[in-house]
Amino acid sequence: MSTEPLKPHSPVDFIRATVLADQETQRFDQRVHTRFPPEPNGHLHIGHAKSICLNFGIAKEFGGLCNLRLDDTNPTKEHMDYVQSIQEDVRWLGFDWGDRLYYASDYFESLYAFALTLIRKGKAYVDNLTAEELREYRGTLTEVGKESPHRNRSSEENLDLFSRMRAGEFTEGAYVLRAKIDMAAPNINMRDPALYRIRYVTHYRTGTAWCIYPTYDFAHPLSDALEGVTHSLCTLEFEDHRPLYDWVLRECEVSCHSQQLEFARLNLAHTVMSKRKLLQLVEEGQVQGWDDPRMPTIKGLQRRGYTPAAIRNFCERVGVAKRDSVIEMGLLEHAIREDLNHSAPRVMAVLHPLKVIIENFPEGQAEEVEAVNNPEDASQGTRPLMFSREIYIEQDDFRENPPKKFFRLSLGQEVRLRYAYIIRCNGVEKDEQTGAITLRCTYDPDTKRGGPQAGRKVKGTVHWVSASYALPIEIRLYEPLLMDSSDSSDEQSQNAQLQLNPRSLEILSSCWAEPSLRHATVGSRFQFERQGYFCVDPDSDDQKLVFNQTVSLRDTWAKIEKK
RNA sequence: UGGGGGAUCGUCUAAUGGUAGGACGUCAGAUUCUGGUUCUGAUUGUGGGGGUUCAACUCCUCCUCCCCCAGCCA
Repeated sequence: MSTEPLKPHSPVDFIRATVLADQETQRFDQRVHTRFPPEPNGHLHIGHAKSICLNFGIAKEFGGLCNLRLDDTNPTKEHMDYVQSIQEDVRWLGFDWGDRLYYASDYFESLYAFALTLIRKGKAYVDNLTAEELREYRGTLTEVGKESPHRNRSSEENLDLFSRMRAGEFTEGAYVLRAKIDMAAPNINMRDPALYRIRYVTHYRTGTAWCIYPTYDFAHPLSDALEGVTHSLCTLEFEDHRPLYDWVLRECEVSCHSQQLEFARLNLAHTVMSKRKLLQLVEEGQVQGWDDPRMPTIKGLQRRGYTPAAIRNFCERVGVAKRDSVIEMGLLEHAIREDLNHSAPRVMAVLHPLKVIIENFPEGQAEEVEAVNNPEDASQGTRPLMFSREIYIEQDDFRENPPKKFFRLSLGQEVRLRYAYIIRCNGVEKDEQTGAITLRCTYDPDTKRGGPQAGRKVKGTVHWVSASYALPIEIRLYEPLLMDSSDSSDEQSQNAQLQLNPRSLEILSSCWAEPSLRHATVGSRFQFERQGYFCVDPDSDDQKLVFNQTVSLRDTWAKIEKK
């Protein structure tokens, strides 16, 4: 990736506008330094992608830097596996943090020193109220809190107690270090918030070196300061933490005071975004795992066939603002179609096979026809395809009783086989037992590409595969995970059971593809002509290739037929 | 009804006192050996009431609705 700054395109969002203004006023000596700070307690999802694109994007556009920081201050749910996964995903999305991979846990010693400073200044104290008492003392949204009886301990006593907290002399929850701010503050975050708590939990990096851990509110601003971050971008729910963020930096007297800016998190219709609900889907077995192609995780999108460029493009189109919003799936789908339309090689595959016998084509013979690999990109060339007496077409491409405007095959009608001949349907054979049908057709030998009647027009063109050369494949079709439109985080829907879409996965195990696909590698993407974009799934083996439908092609016929 | 945010086409998002624009979607047409792509056109919006102003999405005021906060989570 080039380090050349790309100037932000105008019009610019409110965050970029702020960065621009700060640069003009020399607020941070013209420096621009951001960070992407996930907690390693889960896999990244498309919502994180928005933040990643924002943070890394701004750094790049303004000639600044963006750090990757693992915000690992709560050892209970964090794992090295997630750290690994996060790095893979950020890199996969196309971003580079250089040598600036940081961990909040690397700052534990510094953070402890800052806490001592606060205690000495009389700005923090050790409290031994129980969690329940603490809640009572905090007051409510409409009632002020009251001061803890331990609020005015001497610095000496606090220092002693705090060092003993660190030394492991107390049980979990017995003591906590609190900021001394204002128990009557209308902003509850300012009512003497906890800065350190005792946790006898092995931290995935620091092991048992610590039994006290800083809270987000204490660690985050200082981590930003320690890294020289100028613009600390986070989501809206941290808006009323900003006064505390600023308080910590002010009272700790650090030289670098980053500007926190809050933007609306990404919500996608018909899916969930919270780690809790995502985890629930995995644990309940509603999906195969974190990388299930239906999941909005980066791993899931990757397996589904999404490209980094499409996701970046999507994030750019979504924009950055403060208003709560729910983005339609259509925008994501547009982004991937746009990308794959230019890059993905075309190939023919039949999802729901219908056997067609070309009666005037000699038995046991085959003929080569030439197919274009990508009409959008001539450099992708052509490939040979085998045409034979027995072929498969899509069941949807034949109707015994065709509706009006049906341009496909029906009794007595003609259709073009893509890259091959025009055929006419002369008869339909029904199997008595199975009810399966076979079409009896004849082809017009003059209508091949380059043939004398090549230009003959028929209403429809249909994709096909040769029955004798076809490759059996499995195809997995996907629909949105949820019936309802969005991941709402209000109390009601948080407790409500997710309304899962029972048809989110459909497996088609008897599909046929042209043989050129035989050696397709896992992860490679294709357009199955007239169907959609598909990607080879890791479940594939030597026996059978498995394809995930990334997204269907736009289907105007489906819309017409609905009417 | 404490505090903090927010409300602009169906969905996102611009316009900081001066023509409400773009994208996605939708609808129509053209092109097309993909009912794909591409192209052309159309479509629809400032939450409500007052006020200031030559001029208001924008400023003032009242109202309505939505989101966030009472973890020793982030």
